[in-house]
Amino acid sequence: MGALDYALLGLLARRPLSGWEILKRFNRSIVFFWNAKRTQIYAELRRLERLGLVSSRLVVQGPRPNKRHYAITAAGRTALRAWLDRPTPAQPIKDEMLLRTFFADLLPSPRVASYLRRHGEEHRRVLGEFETIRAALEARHGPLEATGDRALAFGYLVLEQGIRFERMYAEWCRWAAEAAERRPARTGRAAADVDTPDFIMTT
Amino acid sequence: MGALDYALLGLLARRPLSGWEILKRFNRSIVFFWNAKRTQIYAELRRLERLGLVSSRLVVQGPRPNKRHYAITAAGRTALRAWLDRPTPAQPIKDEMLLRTFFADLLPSPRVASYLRRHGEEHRRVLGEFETIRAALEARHGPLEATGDRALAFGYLVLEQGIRFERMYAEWCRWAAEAAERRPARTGRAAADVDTPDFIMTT
DNA sequence: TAGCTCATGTAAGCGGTTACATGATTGC
DNA sequence: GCAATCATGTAACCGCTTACATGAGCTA
Repeated sequence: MGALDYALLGLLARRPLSGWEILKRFNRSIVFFWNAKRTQIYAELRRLERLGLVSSRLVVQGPRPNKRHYAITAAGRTALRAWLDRPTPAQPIKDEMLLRTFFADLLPSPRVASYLRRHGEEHRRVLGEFETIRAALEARHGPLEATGDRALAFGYLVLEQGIRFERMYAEWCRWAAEAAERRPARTGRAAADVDTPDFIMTT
Repeated sequence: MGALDYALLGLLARRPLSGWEILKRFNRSIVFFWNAKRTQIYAELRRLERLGLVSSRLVVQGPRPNKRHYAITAAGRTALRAWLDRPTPAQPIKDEMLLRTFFADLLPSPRVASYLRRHGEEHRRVLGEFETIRAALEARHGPLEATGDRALAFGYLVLEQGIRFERMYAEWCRWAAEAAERRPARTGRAAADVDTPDFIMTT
């Protein structure tokens, strides 16, 4: 059972939904912190039904395409609670930007600085979007720190993490680009003479 | 060609290495920002050889196990440079902690606060490790901002990102735990009455 | 004698992406 | 007329993890 399964159970714990509705809701919040594609979501729903964690019934609706209505079962609720109550295992990081930067000595410094800046702009753009969303939520529901809606309150915590993450990343990009610019374009040393930096201190 | 392939090419661009040596170096720096397992690394090395991006020769060494020495080819260098020069695609986020927090309204608030605190401690622990590494690097190589070693300079940029990330995450955990604590243990409303928060503003 | 280092592999399977496929209704 | 919405699926493939397999030499 991957995390996506619990995301789907979580949505269905709030109310029964069709696959299509799940997809829509997923893409309006969860996808920002847990990415998944349509085909996988449909496949997982069927798997969850095989496992008895959700039930479904087919809704025939005349001319429009049939849809499948899903609801969480008692077993599904139990599984979801158990997952929520388990400690989250530390997640290994995969960040392609950092990988590139790590090997950036193979590229001239101005190039590195420029892609760091471009990447930083992208993070600032997303940051702006998140801040717009927060403002819109506050306009609609009042101060988020004091909302009585528990689901919204936790949604706000998650949104705030996104904001902090994007801000941190954008600031790092700017700082790193400046550092790359201050550096001579290329030393005389060949790349082959340079050793891979070692982050583990054996002493 | 996934990002791991370029990580391996990057290591081999510095100097020829055996699979085992690659593994050691990988786990001393790259693994902190690009996770991969031993078996995958060995498999990718063989694949890179099939693609002509690296070459290998078997080194028989008497009683000890044979090893395979890898070196990057001209084609490999070209591929690596091309990758470094391409813009990094925005990477979709997958953060299980945020997923749990998003659905935390299904759990009593004190439980949520306590797991946020535990998670925060973990991030503070990693933060401490990273800061120790930075201190040790400075002790060994002098001020990192001014080092003449280009590879080390970029390694430092990446390490600094790790430090900022962990600090940001730890601070968010503390803030979120406090927010969860300020909240009543449970409203009378059933979970089914609560709607999923929506981060997309259609207006 | 137990566990670590060196040193490499195979094979099953899962999680996830991409491309292909269908087709009516609604709004610009 | 064209795109978007509604609504679901199949199939090939890839990236990655896990378990299994081997075996010598060294050190606490």
